[in-house]
Amino acid sequence: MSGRTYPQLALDLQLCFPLYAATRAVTKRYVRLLEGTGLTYPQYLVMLVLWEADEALTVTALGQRLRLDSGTLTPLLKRLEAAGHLRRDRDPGDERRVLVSLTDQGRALEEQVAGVPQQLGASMGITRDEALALRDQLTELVDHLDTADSA
Amino acid sequence: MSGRTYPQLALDLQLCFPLYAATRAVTKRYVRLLEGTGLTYPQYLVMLVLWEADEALTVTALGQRLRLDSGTLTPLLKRLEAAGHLRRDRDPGDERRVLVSLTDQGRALEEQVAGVPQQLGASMGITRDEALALRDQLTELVDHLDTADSA
DNA sequence: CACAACTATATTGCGCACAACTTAATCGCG
DNA sequence: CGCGATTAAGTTGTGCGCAATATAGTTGTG
Repeated sequence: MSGRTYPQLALDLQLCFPLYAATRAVTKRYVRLLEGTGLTYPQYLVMLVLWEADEALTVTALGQRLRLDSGTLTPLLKRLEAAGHLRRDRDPGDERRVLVSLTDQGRALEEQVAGVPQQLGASMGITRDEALALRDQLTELVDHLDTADSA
Repeated sequence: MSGRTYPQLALDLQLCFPLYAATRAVTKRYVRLLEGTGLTYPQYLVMLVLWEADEALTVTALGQRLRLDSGTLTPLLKRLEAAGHLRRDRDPGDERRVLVSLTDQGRALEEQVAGVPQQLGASMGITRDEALALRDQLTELVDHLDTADSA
């Protein structure tokens, strides 16, 4: 590769590819850990937000938290509703809004996945401190890219 | 949030969400930078591999490099072929294989995107050293998750 | 040479992501 | 109040990712 015209285009030298590959590798782990719950990885993220909020959220509020739009969330929420984990009800006070709230079954699921973060951490091959440092760097990166997006 | 039952499930405390969000945020940047080439982000990655190899590659070889399977690559390669960036020819020596090679147009595209890594780096809001450190940590993570996958 | 095992690619089906657009409800201003 | 502007969610269409399966070609063994 020593003589190539544009060395900056080398796959392994760019940040983009490791990021892309890491996300897919981690997601695959989640799929395995979530087997038995019937949840996909994005569905698990939605459930995390609902468990954390512990109250009904609008589709927009969910979207802001996960940085997803209604085009992604609406069908995903319908699948979670069909699975019995949540309800989708129009807000009587503002019929434009849909309030997403957990069912008892959805709440009960939390206990079932409580071990997932620890299991994932154990299989990642990095120390807890490395994981935390990585998390913080990525959070910072996201924040910067998102604020710069508005400009 | 102080009283919640499973604090380890907090969205921001897990590595998974920042990783997922960062990948999508970076990918969106690429889409903008690749406007005008007609390439999507995964298509850009395929082109990077082909430019780097500078010879015909089989679908399997491409897949090993990008960690993608034929179910993803076959339709993607057909789109790149339809766009005129590459050719897909059966290997005469082994008719099971498909050799993917650049067209002149595909080779010419390299010059057009030569500035992309630098432009992306500039818009990421982190220093070059931070980006390199992040890249290395992610690469290590991927390597570990992949080797552990076989077990 | 026959034929089972293996390999390479393609196909199918599903679930995201996301852009662009539509529909319906609410708001705000004159 | 009337009505255009805004907001919220849903719909449509495209392109991944990936599991599962199908198809076709090759290899190894007797």
